Amino acid sequence: MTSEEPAGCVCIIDDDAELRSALGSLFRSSGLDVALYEGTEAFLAAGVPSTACCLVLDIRLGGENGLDFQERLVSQGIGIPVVLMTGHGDIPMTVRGMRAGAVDFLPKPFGDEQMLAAVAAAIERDRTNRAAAAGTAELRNCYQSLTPREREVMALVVTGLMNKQVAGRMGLSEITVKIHRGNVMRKMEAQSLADLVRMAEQLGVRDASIHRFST
Amino acid sequence: MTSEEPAGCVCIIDDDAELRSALGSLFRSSGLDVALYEGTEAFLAAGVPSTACCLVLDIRLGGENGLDFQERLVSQGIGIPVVLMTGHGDIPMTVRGMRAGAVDFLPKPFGDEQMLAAVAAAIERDRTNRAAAAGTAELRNCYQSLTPREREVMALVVTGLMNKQVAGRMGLSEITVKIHRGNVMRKMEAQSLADLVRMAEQLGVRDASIHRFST
DNA sequence: GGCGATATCATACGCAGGTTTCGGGTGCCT
DNA sequence: AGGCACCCGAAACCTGCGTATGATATCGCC
Repeated sequence: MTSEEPAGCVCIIDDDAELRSALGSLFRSSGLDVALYEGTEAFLAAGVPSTACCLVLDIRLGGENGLDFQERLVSQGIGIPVVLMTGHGDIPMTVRGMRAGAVDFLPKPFGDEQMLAAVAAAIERDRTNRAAAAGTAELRNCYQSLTPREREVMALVVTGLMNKQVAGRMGLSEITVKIHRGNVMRKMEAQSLADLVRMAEQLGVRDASIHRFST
Repeated sequence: MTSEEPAGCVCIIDDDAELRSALGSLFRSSGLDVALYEGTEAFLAAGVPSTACCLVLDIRLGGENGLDFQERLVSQGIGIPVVLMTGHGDIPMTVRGMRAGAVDFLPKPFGDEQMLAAVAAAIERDRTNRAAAAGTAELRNCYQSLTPREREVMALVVTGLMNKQVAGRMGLSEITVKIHRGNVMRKMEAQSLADLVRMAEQLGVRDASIHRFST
């Protein structure tokens, strides 16, 4: 189990070919996989690796600005941890990058150890993120196996309504609600109502008929 | 209701008396309350205001370093939003401050509008934090009114155990568990089991007899 | 000693939850 | 036309939940 697993993969986007390959060598010599890209498009075309990874991103690129690209990743839900680097950085740029969730911000020239430490932290963060995402992915899978009616019942049940109240709101008989409810418990693999409530919380399942202003 | 409420309070820690009073005037003219401190000790001695507030903190102080102080506040659970400013800042300092949760990091000289915008964002964040804290405070109040036994029962019930299982684990009869459970529901003002589960999640209540390695 | 809070348990009743078995309906895809 | 998935419902049955009534026991405090 411990012999062949890679420590992680580093994606590098930098328009300077020399620095790109130098960083590649550095990471490879630390036992990390490496993927090199000259621009943001090439990275997006290749797709995010399926293993624990991070992105080392230069801010001054040929085409798109690195900070803009980072924010685009965030807004698109691509949660890969980012290590920013730049030769001409200032404090406002640093604030912007860190606000967008960057793991670190390294002004050039930086030491090998600094970069390695930043990347190690970024990959570790990705590992944590992936573990959490894997947990909810299985849940989401179960939830998608529910029929529309079953989802409605689930939403109302986890708000604390009794079967007869759910039946009233949905215009059904209580017995039908019980059947749907039983199906929900089985499909969601919930051992108890408490379980189901926690699952609903994690999935963000709420009664759509209740319109709130908060949250 | 809307006539007398202050927009918020700004605490300023700076060893430069001139800048201190200049900032004070700036904020006051924007309708904000102001508290001025020359050092960190004076601020701690005065205590955090009870209204929505934020802290404007210079990094280069006479005694303690501003970044150290900020991290101390975080580690002590004092969650006041911080706006950092400095005359001789660099990128590593910015990274450190933002990592510690600073709202903004302003290099001197900065414009009035920049500072006002940062403070407005910080106060808004504090308002959100306080609203969330107030919600859990009331819950914690209810929880503290529970007897030790009732808390045990609550912990086991919200994990999804049935009354008879709770009774088995605690070495009680089922009827006793029911009574405790009823008391828990009344004291916690929970309308349903789903409610109670969510409360327990928010309070971090877990079965102490289950030893986990994660989280 | 008495009082109150906490904790324990029994009996009994009514309501809620959950399943099974049966039946019927729709709509869609083959 | 037949099969399938989804949706609705009734009767019967068992289990679980919740509360009321009533009782006992311990502990700490006034």
